[in-house]
Amino acid sequence: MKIAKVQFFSMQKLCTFAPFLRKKRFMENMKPRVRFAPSPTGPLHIGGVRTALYNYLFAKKHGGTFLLRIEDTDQTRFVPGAEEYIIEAFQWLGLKFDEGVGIGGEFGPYKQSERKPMYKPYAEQLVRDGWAYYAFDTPEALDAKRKEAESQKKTFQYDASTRMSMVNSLTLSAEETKQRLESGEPYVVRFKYPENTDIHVHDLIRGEVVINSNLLDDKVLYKSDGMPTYHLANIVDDHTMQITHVIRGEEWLPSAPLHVMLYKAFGWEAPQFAHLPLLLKPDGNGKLSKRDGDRLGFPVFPLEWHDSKSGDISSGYRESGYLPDAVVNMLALLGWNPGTEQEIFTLDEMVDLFSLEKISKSGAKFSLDKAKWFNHEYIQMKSAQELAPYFAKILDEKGVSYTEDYLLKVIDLIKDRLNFLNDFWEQACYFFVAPTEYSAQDLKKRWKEGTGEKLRVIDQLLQQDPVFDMQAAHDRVMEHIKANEWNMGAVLNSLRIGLVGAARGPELFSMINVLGVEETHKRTEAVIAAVEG
RNA sequence: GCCGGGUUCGUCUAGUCGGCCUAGGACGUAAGAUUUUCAUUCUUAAAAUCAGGGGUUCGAAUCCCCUACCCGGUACCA
Repeated sequence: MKIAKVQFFSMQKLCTFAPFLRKKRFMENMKPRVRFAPSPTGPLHIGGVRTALYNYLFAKKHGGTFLLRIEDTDQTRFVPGAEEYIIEAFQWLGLKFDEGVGIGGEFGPYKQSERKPMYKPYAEQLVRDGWAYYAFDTPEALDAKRKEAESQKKTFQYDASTRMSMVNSLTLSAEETKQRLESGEPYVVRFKYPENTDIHVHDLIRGEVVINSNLLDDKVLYKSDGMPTYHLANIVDDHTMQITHVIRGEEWLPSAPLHVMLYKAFGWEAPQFAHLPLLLKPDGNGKLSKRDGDRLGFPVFPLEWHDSKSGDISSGYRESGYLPDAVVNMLALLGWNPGTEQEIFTLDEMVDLFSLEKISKSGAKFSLDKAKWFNHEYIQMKSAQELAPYFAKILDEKGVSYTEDYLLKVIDLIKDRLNFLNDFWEQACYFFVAPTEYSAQDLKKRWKEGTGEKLRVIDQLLQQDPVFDMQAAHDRVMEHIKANEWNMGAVLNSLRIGLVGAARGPELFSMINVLGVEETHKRTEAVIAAVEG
């Protein structure tokens, strides 16, 4: 009696604490292993980059592993160069994989096409255990079924209610099935859902999602071309690669029940799931697509992409003058927020603060303005030395000559007017090439009768120091203007127009300081000649 | 159609277990200041009756139900 009571209590205690124990064991022993698993069907979409980023942040936060797996089970959609593109994109973004394609690791190969022989035995195992069956229905036959259902305003579903009227190992005799298989007849393997069963998916972001198996159709697991579908491959790979958390886009939520059932069918412990909200287009609704980028003038891809088939070029963040850190920061905040009022984070800070619970459930609209602001902020944080290489490249392309020292001075002067690295030439060209045209509008506003003569006087004043002294020159010119009661705005802006070509640019004397008095003299004469003949 | 998910300023969001929210921040917008110019920067302002409607409660953006709208899925694509 007494013993029984003790047993009862200890059992209850065990039940109560089981989830806690599991969690504790995970925290202590199991470092998370997460994967980013794109398919090489084209350039990596920015939404994919964000998915990868969240995987990365999660892995690093818990000291785990972040790996890259290439999901190329659909050979008809393979695009040459896509895999290389993906790897290069992450290099640029500064997100390093610990393991996977291009790096290696003890769970390889990491490309599904190279794992091809692995999958068939697993598919067969499911058939043997009654969790799946061979199906011989031709694509045409299935198509006909769907059309027929459609004409009656229904949808055909290959499921418990229909599978017994189709051509498969459930309806065929064992002998005939064997014969068809041996004769090389094309077949697929379909998952056999148990009838009328509620399937629970626990999602780390959304909580419990329940769906009844009657609403699901018997998904193809193994295709007639000898390749697994995504569903089979991702379960087999995630299990054999010991993935602990599957963090992927919301578009996968509807197939999550299948995946949960597959783990059950194999008798494997399922990883934890987290389905991320989608990245939406800035106007209207819907998934952000390549077309939106072209239409609204912002990149949808990290790197520029040249489509070898169509010849189309899609712009990339890198080529558009974004800094990788800015892109990462901006992307991280599109759907995640640590709950503070901080906006700018280093990667390490994000790793430190990251948690899946802080990811929002609803889709986020991409904003070009916010992206621009982030980039501006990141450019300001960089020193002239750090920025110089980007601009040196632009100058080299323009074919102008310059010295390192001169470039650094120019950068210091115009840095805060840059939103993108590519703005450099527009904001700084006059430091390298004298203006050949002058803004008619600005001239009209500033250039008065006798301005040319006044400019010559100022030019003389500027040249008085044996070695140009910015402060002294400034004081001298200002004093002269005041003493003679000149219209300061008119005179100085006219000089500015001569130097820049328009009424814009940094502080006048700083500009003269960088340009030099000799160049200033030349440009002064040039503008007088142009305006007054 | 069916199934699933979502819904706080124009946009990204804060708001974890209901009271400190007369809903906070950022981007963008407007005004002002600084700048002899333009950009930057700074200050201030406008901007969400928390999708709508019912409950529960002394009290709800926060809990429950219904409706609407949006998104995703519905392939031998991933």
